Amino acid sequence: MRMDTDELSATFAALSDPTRRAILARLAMGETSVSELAEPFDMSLPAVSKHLKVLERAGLIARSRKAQSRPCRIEPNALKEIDEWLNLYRGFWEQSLDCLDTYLKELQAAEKPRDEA
Amino acid sequence: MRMDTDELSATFAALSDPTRRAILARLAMGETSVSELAEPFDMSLPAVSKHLKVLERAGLIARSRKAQSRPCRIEPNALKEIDEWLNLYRGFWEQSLDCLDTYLKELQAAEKPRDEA
DNA sequence: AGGTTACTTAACCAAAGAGTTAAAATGAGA
DNA sequence: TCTCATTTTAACTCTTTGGTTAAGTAACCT
Repeated sequence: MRMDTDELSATFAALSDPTRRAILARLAMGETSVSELAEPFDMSLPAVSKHLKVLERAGLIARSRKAQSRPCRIEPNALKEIDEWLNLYRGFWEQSLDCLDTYLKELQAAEKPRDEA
Repeated sequence: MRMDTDELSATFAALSDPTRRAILARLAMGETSVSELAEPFDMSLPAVSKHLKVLERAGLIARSRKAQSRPCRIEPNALKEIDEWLNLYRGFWEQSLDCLDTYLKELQAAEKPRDEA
């Protein structure tokens, strides 16, 4: 009875697991193989393989082939979409509007130092 | 056998449901009651109540009391932590460094229009 | 071909998630 | 106090998820 999961939901769901976030963190340092990715974890290789499939279906990683190895790398688009989704809410924790606006204000302030009280 | 869910995992998990993201979107327009939040959805009130509990436990919303009503509002911290987590990966989709840097470059470009080919 | 390395798929299980209806709590008002 | 309005809790179902082990596939090596 569950809705066919949309893209954003799949991405958030993939990121909701600490093992998968750790895998992404490792991949941030560069492309690597499944067994290398699995090495730090206290779980079977098939378990890691499943995590990779989840990350792949969420668009967070991509895999190629190199001999027997299936090297994985980060695919930025999904993360970028999370970031863009967050734009709807930045106003709630950034006292002022956005980073460019803040910069513009700082710029104005810097241009008129005589206006300081 | 599942690990006791850490904060970030709970937040991502909460955001992985479209109903809950829709609730957040509604709350971005202002504090409101449970029944008002439930109104657009084709599901029972207890279902919405559960979603709100998930959002609350993830630190994404907070609730107060006003007569029988339990108005909800967005709690920015959890979203902010997602944004900070994303900082680890921004380099992957921002060709240049960060927004301020980009602005500085545009600024330099604007200051030297004579350099255009 | 046969063996080895590197993964993936299949079959299974326990636990968590998202929904339901029915019943309980909580607060306001007659 | 009795009743209404608002929301939560309880009990139940069904599906999904995250792990397991065992078997299968794929590419390379001799």
